[in-house]
Amino acid sequence: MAFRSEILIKLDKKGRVLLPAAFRDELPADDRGAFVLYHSPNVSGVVNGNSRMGFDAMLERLRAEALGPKGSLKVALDDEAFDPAGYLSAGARTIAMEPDGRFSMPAEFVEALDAADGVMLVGKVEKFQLWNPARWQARRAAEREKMAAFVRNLSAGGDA
Amino acid sequence: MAFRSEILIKLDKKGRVLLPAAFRDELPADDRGAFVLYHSPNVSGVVNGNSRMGFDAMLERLRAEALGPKGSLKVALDDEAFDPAGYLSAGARTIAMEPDGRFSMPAEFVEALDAADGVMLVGKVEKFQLWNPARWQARRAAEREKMAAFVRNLSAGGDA
DNA sequence: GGCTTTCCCATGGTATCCCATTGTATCCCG
DNA sequence: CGGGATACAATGGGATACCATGGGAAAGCC
Repeated sequence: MAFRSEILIKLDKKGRVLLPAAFRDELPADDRGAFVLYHSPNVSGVVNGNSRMGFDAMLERLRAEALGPKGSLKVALDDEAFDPAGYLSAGARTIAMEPDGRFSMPAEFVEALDAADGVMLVGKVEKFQLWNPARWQARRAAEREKMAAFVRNLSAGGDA
Repeated sequence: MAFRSEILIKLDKKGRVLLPAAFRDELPADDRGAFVLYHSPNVSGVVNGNSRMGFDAMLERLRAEALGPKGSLKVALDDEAFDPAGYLSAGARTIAMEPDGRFSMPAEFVEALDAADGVMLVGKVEKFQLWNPARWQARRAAEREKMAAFVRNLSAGGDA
């Protein structure tokens, strides 16, 4: 399971978006009918996506790291303490797909993306992202610079 | 079973509230007609909700972890000792829904929330919360800061 | 008898189902 | 290896079902 490639998909006037076949194929075989969309925790205008399984696994690791082994009872009771898994959950929605792979995008995500008639789907290994196409172009250009610098650094400190 | 998303629901002049379909779908298949509401143990103005199954499971863990293996007998007999599960139960009510998913919200919870004409339902993974919409906005803004800080910390202390 | 609670029906909006179209990739066959 | 035949991916659109909500009427409850 590894999401790859960037694909531009239409957002039709009914608010529907197609999850490309390349991404559908990465969903668990026993749960192909639905997945999860959630707001990025620290970048506005970006929506993340994952299988239900992948999202739930992330929440679990998150709680383990944030609270330790005895955290589960505390989290169930303590409504005052900050719970990062609960925060992500509140910004997440389970999305059911039609048999042909399309889903209707909730208005909150359309607004967050400021998407007019298209959405850029970007594979990020264990999750994927939805971007406003124009914003993604800018981001990708910036990342190309960083990647080049990263590779330069590698060769400097490489397995000398 | 994992409650997600935040949904604003009307509180009509008859005191009725709709449990959204997204939340109804997370209730156990064999117990879709009712659920539990209970006051937050440590944040006033917040009401928690869960399936009967989920609430009971929490009480059980609470007694097991807070009182040890002999806890249940002690709790049954000792009316002097403090019993957190008993405390939560006293502040809880089983709520029956109409077939269309609506229920009439008990006055005690309406007062606790200070809800006028709307209630914010927030998914918190294994339970959900009811908030006064305005108070939830404030809380969410505060949590966004904490989440960003949490993510920053992760990258700093990465799994070295 | 007033008051609240439950049941039922009505409605607007959205999402879902189903069918159709186009283009591309794959396959088969000689 | 060409040339069509076939399958599937991506998109459009009409019809239908369901969600969220309002409100009337019946059924309790002091």
